[in-house]
Amino acid sequence: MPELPEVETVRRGLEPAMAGRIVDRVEVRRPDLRWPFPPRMAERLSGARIDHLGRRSKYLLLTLDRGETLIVHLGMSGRMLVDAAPLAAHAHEIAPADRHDHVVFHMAGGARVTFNDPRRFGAMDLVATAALDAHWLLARLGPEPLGNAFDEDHLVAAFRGRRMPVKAALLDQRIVAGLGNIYVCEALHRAGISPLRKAGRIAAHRVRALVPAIRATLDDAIRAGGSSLRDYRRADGAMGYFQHDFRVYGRAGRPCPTQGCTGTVRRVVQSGRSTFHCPACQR
DNA sequence: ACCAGCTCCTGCTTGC
DNA sequence: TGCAAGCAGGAGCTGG
Repeated sequence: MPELPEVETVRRGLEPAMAGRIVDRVEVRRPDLRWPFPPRMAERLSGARIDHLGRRSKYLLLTLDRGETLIVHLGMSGRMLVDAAPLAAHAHEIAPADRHDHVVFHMAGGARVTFNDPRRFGAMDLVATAALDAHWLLARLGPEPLGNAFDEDHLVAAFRGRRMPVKAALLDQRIVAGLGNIYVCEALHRAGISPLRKAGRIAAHRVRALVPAIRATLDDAIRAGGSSLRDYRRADGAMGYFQHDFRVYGRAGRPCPTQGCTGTVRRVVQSGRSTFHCPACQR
């Protein structure tokens, strides 16, 4: 579900409630998500101050004052929802826990942040901040697509000799980190490149054009607060609205939005996942 | 080394 | 209306 723009939107939404603030208490309501929670997670978080709320790829990074960092991944259906501090007189009106509310952060001052994840593909781990970059979930990630390390030369080099479809190459988090099914489809359409084409067989100048296409797609999506299809919500519970700006994703059978193109958007399946593209203007 | 397919889990939509 | 199949934004693992 959440790709880079959604995770970045959640991160920004969590900042007022969490950044620089103390975690009073953490409720852990089940033993695991995708993997078991780290040992004594609740105790290790309780009383800590969150010095910084960061993001790497699709991972939220909560840096604590105790030398540890909490890594949070939302998987396909994860949410981090903020409840403002309830008034004491109305404390009984706090919404009852949903059965998929797996972890609840009770912040000093009364705000609550709830991690909810029906499909439980999400994950949390708590690790020494000094060793964060070496963590197995983060160590092999490629460059951030909105950062300086991601540029035209990097992508050309990463694609060289690759026989996999460019769609699969862009989903490979080692090549570029943070893209998922939606934004790969959208960026390839913006760049006029067929998702079916082998990554190593695209002319260099066209690979280079993919870099600004990816950046613009992600920038626009972040500006719109991400894409809400079914599960994703911002930290305040509101929906993103970039789904209204999709050019191809989920739009099979509709006219291609490219200026002057008379093609029709098609859905095909690549390595078991839906790909949306215009066969007329994506070559 | 590379790459396609399977898998984890729940819930919503679609078709008979 | 009921029920089963199909599908979903991620990504690690297996095996060819």
